[in-house]
Amino acid sequence: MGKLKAFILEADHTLRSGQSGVRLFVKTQRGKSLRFYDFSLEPYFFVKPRGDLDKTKAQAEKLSVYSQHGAIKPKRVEEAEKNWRGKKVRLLKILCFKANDVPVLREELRSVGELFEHDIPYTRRYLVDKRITPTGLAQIEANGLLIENISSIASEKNPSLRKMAVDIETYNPSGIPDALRDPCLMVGFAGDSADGVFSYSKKFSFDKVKAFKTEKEMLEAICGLLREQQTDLVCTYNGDVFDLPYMQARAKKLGADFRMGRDDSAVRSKRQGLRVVSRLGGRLHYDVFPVVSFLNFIGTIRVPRLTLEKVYEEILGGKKLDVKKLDIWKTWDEGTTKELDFLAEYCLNDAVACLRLANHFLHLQLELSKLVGLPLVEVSRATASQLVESLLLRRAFERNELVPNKPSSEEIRGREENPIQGAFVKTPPAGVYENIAVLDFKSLYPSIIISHNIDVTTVGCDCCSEKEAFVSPQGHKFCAKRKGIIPETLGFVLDERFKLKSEMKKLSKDSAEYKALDARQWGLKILANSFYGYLLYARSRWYSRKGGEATTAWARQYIHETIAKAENAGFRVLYADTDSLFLEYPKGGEEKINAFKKSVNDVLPERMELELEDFYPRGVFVAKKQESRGAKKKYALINKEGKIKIRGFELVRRDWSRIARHTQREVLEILLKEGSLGKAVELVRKTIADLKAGSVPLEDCVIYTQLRKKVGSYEIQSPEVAAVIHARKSGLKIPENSVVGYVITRDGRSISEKARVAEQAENYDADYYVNNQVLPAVLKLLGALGFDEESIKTKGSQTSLLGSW
DNA sequence: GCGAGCAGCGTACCT
DNA sequence: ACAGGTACGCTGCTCGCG
Repeated sequence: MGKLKAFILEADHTLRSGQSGVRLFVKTQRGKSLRFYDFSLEPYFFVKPRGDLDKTKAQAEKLSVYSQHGAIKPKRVEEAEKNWRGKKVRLLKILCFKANDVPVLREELRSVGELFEHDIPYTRRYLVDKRITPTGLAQIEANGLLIENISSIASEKNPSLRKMAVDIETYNPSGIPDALRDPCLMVGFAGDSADGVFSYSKKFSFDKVKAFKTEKEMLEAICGLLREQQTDLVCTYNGDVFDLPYMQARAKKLGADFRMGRDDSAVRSKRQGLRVVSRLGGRLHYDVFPVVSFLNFIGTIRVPRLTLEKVYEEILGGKKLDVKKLDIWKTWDEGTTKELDFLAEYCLNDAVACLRLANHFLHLQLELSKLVGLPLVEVSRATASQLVESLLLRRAFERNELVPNKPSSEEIRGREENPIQGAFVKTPPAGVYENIAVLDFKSLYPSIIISHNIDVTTVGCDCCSEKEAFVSPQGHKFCAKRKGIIPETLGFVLDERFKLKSEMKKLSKDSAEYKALDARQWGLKILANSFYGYLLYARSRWYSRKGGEATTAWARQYIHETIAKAENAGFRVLYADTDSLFLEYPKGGEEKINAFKKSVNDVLPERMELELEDFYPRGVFVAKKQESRGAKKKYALINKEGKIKIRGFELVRRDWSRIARHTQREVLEILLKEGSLGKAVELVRKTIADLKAGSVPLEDCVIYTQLRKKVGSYEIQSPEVAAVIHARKSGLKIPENSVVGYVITRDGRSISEKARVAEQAENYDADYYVNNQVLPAVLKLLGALGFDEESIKTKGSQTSLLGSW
């Protein structure tokens, strides 16, 4: 075997005769899975001596720390030079035998100098220093040493991975199953060339079910299946926290031979930061839940509740079988064959949904992996800051720049306690308007950061005069001669995305090539939008308060100037938020808007651009509660194709009941499509009557809220907290930090007293849903048409709206 | 002792 | 565990009134 090209999938830390190395899990282009070992990178960190370099070097070389395993010493000490804040600095590079020696030796050297790059995990260090980008192609030599990475950053190819989605059902008589007591009942699986359900002891007639004698045999069969299918990618939905550790715990209890890893290892569940990650040796565990949760957080997708059911429905438009989770144990104990079949079908259904979701997001994840250089397993669980940091870590190495240290907890607190001034938001006038043009600045913050070279390494440089440098509105100076790492990297991200976009225009939308490029540009968009946040993220290594202040100050300046220009051009500026403006224009005046846009772009810096988002024949802004001026961040628009864009209204919030959201949506649609009340009043009246008659289904009254703190730590007993406390008293298990659904019932005096978790609610308080949900949601919309609450209640035919009052 | 008014808590949204 | 800006419901307190 000479040289070999293979995709690098994962790297683990490993030890051989007291020396750190990595174990690489790779996949050849022909689809063969292989492992390689590389011990050629010594763990290291830097010390910037406070005193004399040579003296400190001699001191470091003599260093020896006694531990129970013998003396820990540096393997070697070298001199090094790195760039730091635009200047070259001399450093000592302390090379170690083992990664674990780094934290020991650095503590001994803390007193003689400033430490750098001492907290970068060894495998990460390895991938950066060896210039290897997972999940890309690399060239490997026969002896197992990796010599070069051959996938360019614009890599085209992806490894072909054999996938298998897995989903379990468990016995749960007390609500939440306990692995020490409650068995795993079924394992559903769905892969490229196999799907079905493994269960045990019961009789099934569903032909996809294979029933083993015991739970132990069932669990062992799953491992056999993965081996037989040569699965590379095990897909789950929250398998990090639930399915994988649960199966492993059951297997341990039952003494099953349970080795899901390709290297016959067990599931390894470890806390990583705030969450648990479950890994499988030699196979990639790809958990779709953190992916969905990340995309929902950054606003790429909008799903109010991240259950597999809801996400599948929202993202892929698929309907899934529904089973009452709390009744699974009953079905198991007493169910007929037909009922057990249904449970199995549901279980398989979950696995299929999981596989489809896994596939749907896989291209994005692979592209992100190649872009930032993190393995798929890490990238799929990464936060926005980790993606940015990973990219910057690589760029810093290429620029021979010292990586800034993580902030201390005092620094973090200081940063958190001192937020900067952010974006400008204009108060809109409440009302219904016709002919609205929405314009926005394309990638406003990124383009400002690039255009003005905003970075922690360029702020307040001493090489530029006041005239040469970029000076922000509040006087922060940024170097104009030496490009900062953030503007440079961000510039690359934006350029790359621009190139892809123009390439995509030449392709047919349903070609595989288009889809591949689309996933890549999506990844680049996510990255571009994450840099500004990272600049001001309290735990950021490249934090820059002045950089953040300058970015928002310039943004405010640009939007204010543009508003003034629009007004001078004769448009009424209805609304503006951060980078967008809403202009009212005369009927048929679309060309005037285009001319205005051009006049703005003519004088903007090269990187910046004002774009037309769309023309809207009608739109509505509502008044603030108890006030006549318009509310910010709440509006609805309808475009020429009849498509409605809604922002901020109760109907987009999960902490409003469906009955209120639904009614508000209907009223809004009537208003936008017809511009009048008529039908809307009728609809509201009917809804109120239904509520009073008790004919509204209870599920339409459920309000969802996440408890973001521990239940015991609340100062105020809000309805959701009271509902959970009540539920726990009656033995219902509700996990901390979960999204709870509750209903306001008739049982109690205050709203909190009346609140019950959805599972326990048996009735609803019609008055509450009329007065506190439906009416507040619709009255403001009706108010936008000139009706205030009083006139609706007292005048003419509108009286009937509240007829039964 | 009681209701009105208000501040502050807390969540979810927008860009 | 990405930023700041914003709306708004609800609780629980204060205050004025009697």
